Amino acid sequence: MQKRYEPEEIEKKWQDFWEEKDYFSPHPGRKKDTFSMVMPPPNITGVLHMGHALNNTLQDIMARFKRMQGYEVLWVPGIDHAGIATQNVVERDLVKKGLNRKKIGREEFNKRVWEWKEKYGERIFSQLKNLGISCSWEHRSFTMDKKHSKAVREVFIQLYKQGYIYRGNYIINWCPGCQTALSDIEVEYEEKRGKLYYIKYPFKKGKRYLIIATTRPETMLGDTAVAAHPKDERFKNLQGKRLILPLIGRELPLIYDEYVDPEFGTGALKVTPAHDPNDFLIGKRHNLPFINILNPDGTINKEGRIYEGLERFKCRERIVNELKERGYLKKIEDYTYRIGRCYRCKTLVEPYLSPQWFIKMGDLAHQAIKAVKEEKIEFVPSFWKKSYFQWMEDIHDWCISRQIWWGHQIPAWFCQDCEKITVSINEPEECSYCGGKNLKEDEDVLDTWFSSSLWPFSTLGWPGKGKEFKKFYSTSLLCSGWDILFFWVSRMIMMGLKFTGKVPFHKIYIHPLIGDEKGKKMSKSKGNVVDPLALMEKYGTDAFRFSLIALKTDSPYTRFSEERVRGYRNFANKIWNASRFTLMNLQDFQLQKKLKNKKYIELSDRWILSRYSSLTKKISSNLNNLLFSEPAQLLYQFIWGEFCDWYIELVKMRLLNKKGAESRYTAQWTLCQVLKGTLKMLHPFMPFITEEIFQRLPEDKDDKESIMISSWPESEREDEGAEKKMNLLMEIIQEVRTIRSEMKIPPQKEIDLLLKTSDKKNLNILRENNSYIVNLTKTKQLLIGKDITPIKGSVSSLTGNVEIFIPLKDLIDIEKEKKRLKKDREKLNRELFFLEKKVSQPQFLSKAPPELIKEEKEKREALQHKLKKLKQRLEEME
RNA sequence: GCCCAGUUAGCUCAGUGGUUAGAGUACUUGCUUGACAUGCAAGAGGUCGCUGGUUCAAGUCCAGCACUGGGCACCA
Repeated sequence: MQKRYEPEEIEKKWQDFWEEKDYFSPHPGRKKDTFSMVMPPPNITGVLHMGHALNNTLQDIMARFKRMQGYEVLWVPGIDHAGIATQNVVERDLVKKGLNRKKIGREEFNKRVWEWKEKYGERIFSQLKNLGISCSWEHRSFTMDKKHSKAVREVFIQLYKQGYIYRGNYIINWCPGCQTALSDIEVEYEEKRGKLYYIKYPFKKGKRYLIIATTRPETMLGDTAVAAHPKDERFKNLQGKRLILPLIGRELPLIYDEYVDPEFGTGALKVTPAHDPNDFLIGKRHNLPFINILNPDGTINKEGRIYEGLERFKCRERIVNELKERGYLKKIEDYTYRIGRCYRCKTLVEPYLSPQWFIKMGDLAHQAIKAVKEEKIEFVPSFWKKSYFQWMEDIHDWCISRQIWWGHQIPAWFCQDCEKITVSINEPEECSYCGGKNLKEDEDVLDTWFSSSLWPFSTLGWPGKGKEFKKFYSTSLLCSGWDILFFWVSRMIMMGLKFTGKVPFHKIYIHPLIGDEKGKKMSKSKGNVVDPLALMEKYGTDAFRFSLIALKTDSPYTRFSEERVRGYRNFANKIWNASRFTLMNLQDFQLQKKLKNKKYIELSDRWILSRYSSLTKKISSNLNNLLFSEPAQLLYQFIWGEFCDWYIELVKMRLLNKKGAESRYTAQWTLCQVLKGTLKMLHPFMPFITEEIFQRLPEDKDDKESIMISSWPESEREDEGAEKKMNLLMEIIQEVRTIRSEMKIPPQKEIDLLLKTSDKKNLNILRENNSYIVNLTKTKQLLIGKDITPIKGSVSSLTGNVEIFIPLKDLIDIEKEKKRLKKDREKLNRELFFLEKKVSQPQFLSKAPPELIKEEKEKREALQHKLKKLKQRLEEME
C-alpha cells in the first residue's frame, strides 16, 4: 500500500465491479421493505454541473444507506428531452452547417434531434457514473420514449375530457427568440432602467389632446382605445369623444374603466388589447378590437403599416423620433420598470395574443395544497412549504402549448369542416363531431414540464399498473433543488394526485443551489462556474462528494470553495493511512474468531467501542432524518479526532507486543472492528475509498463480497464508565502536553511526572492506565499517589482533582511559571464568580431542576478546590 | 409591496434553552514522534447584527428594527 491515497484507478475499478455485479438494480433485501426514488432527469443537452453533483450525491447517499440497511432500493435514472433548450442547441448546430430548421422541415429536423440525442443524450450518464452514483441503469428512462408518450397522451386526453384542458386565444408570454409561447414561470423578471414616454393623443375634433405615458411606445400601433378612470374629474366631460392615434391616424374611443389608476402618469391609459395582459381584459370588457402588431420573430407585421418589417426595438426608436419630429412627444422621463426575459434564451418576452392550450389549475392545485397540509408529503426543510403554498394559492392556468417542433405533439386534430377539435390517443379517422375526414393535426407540442410532471409514475409503467408500479409507487423520497419547485415538484404533486390518487413521493428534500465562494449563482456569463469533473479528477471523487455534503446548509445558496475539497482530500488520505496502519498490524489476525468471546478488553478498547456505538446511532438517525452535513462532520471528527488521534496512538505500544499477546490480539480485533464499521457508515458518503479498504480487510461472516451489500452497522457497546475514565486520562495528557509546549520543553526530552490525588477511584484509573500517560506524554518516570510532595522547581497544574507536577529543576523559569499560574487563577476566579452568583440565587434554587442544581454545586466545589490548590502553589513559589 | 432565508472567530460554516459558544481553513510556535508533512503537538483569535420581551437560565424561544441574499406580485 502506498503512503498516499491515489483515487484514479481505484474509482474506475469499483464502479465497474459494482455494475458487473448488478448491485444497483433492486434486489429483495432483508427488510422486505422498499425504498424508491426517481432522479430529477437532467436535460439531454446537459453537461454535469455542481447542481447535478450535489443532487445526485444526496440521492446516492440515501440509496446506499437504505440498501445497506436491507431495503429493496429502486433509484430510477433518466433524462429529459428539454424541448426548447434542446431545439435551440440543435438549431445552433444547424446554423453552423449553413442550414436552418425551416429549410429542412419538421420531420428532418426532429430526425436530427433524435440523432443528436443518441450521440450526446447519455453523455451525462457517464459523467454521473464518475460520481459513483448507484442508480438502476436498467431502469433508465427518457421523457420522449414510447412509455412516456403513452402516459403523456393518456393524461392529456383524460384532462381534456374532464374539462381541465382548454384551448383559446389569450395573452401569453411570447419569446421572439425561441418563437414560442412560454408559461408564466418560464419568464424571468428583472429591473430595468428605461424611459417613460409622454405622448400627445389629439382629439378628433378641436386642437386639444390627451397626454399618455408609456414605456413601450411601439405598442401604440396596436392601440384600440384610450381609457380613464370613471371617477376621474379630469376626464368626466369628455365622454363620447374620439381621439386620433398619432402617426397612424386610427380613431380611438375614449372609454372608462376602473382598472386605470388616476395617480399614475397622466391618468389616461392607451389600451393595446393584443399586447398587454391588463389591456386584454379591458378590451374584453369593452369589446375593443384586438390588433396584433407583431410577427412571431418580434418584427412588426402589416398592421404596423409603414413600420412593417422593423425589429420591435428599432421600431420603437423610429416611432419616438417621428413623434418628436411631428410634435407628438411631450417629454421623456427616466423610469425603472420590470422586464421579462425568456428563461432559455434570455430574449425579452412580449405579451402576445395567440391561440394556445391551457390547463385549469384551480382544482388540481387545491388537491395538492390539501395533501401537503395533511402532511401526506413532508417538506425538508419545512420552510419551503410556505413558498409552495403561496405559489399554489395564487396559481394561474398553465399554458402548455409550445410552437416548437421537438417535444410531445399535442394529440388534437382540427376539423377543417366544422372547426371543432377532436382529441384522441391515436390519429382519428374522422372528426368526432361532424364525421368529416378533413382533419389537420395540431402542430404545437407540449411544454417539457408536462411530461416531467408525470415522471414518478410514468417511469414505473403507468398507465399500466404492473409489479413495479405497485411495489415502488408512491416513491419514498424526491431530492430537488428549489429552483424547480414550481416548474417540477408542484406539478408532480398535482399530476400524481390526479392520476394515481396518491402522492408521488412521501418526502421531498429541497437542497440549496451551489454558488461560488461569494455565494453568487454560478453562471457561464459570470465565468464563475466550477467544473465538478475537474475537481473529481484533481482531488478524487470521494473528497469531492464529501465536500458537497459537508458544506451543505439549508440556506438557498451554498458557497463552494475548492479549499474545502482539498481538506477532504486530506481526510481521505488520513483514512487511507489509518487503514494502512491497521492492515500493517493484522498479521496474526487469524486469531480473531477466538477473540470474539474474549472478556478481556482494555479501557481504550471499551472507550473506542463506546464512542463507535453512539456514532452508529447518530449516523443512522441523522440519515433517516435527511441530515447530511451533520453525519459527515461526525464521521470526520470520529475518524480523525478520536480513532486516529487517540485510539491508534494508544494501541501502538500494544501492537509492538509490549503488553503481551493477548493485549495485542484484542487491539487488533478492536482496530479492525471499529475501522470496518466506520468505513461502512462512511460508505454512502465516500463509496470508493471505503470499498477499496474494505476489500483488503479480513472477512467475517456478515461481510460478503462488497461493502455496498454489507449490512449497516449497529452496535450496543456504549460504556459511560469507560468514557469518563478515558476523559480524565485524555485531559491529563493534554494538560501535560500544554505545559511541555508552554515551558518549551523539547519534544524529544523525557520528563518526570507526578500525579497527586486523594480520590481513590481516580488513583485506580491512573495506576491501571499509567502506560497511556507515559506513552503519550514522553514520560520517563511516573509517580502516582495521594501523598506526593512535589520537588521544588516543579511546574504544576490541576485537572479534575488530579494535581500535575513536572519537576524541571534548574530548567524552570520561575517568573514564567508564576505568570502562567496567575493567569489560570484569574480565569478561575472569573468562572467561580459567575457560578457562585448563579448558585446563590433563590429563584434558581427554587425553580431549576434539582439535578442541575446538584451539578452546579459540585462544579463550584471543584472550582473552589482547584483555586485553593493554585493559591497554595503560588504561595510556595513566593 | 408581500413572503422566505440568513447575520456566530480573518474566511467558510456547525450549534438540539442549561459547563468555559465549536469545527474546518487561514494565522503563530515547536516538531522528519515507526500510518499519514495531504502529518503531529500546542497556541492566539468571539460585545453570537441591534433593541426589547419571555424564562431561575437565551447564540438558541417571541416581538420590533437594521443589513445581506432570494422568491413572488405589481401602474401604463
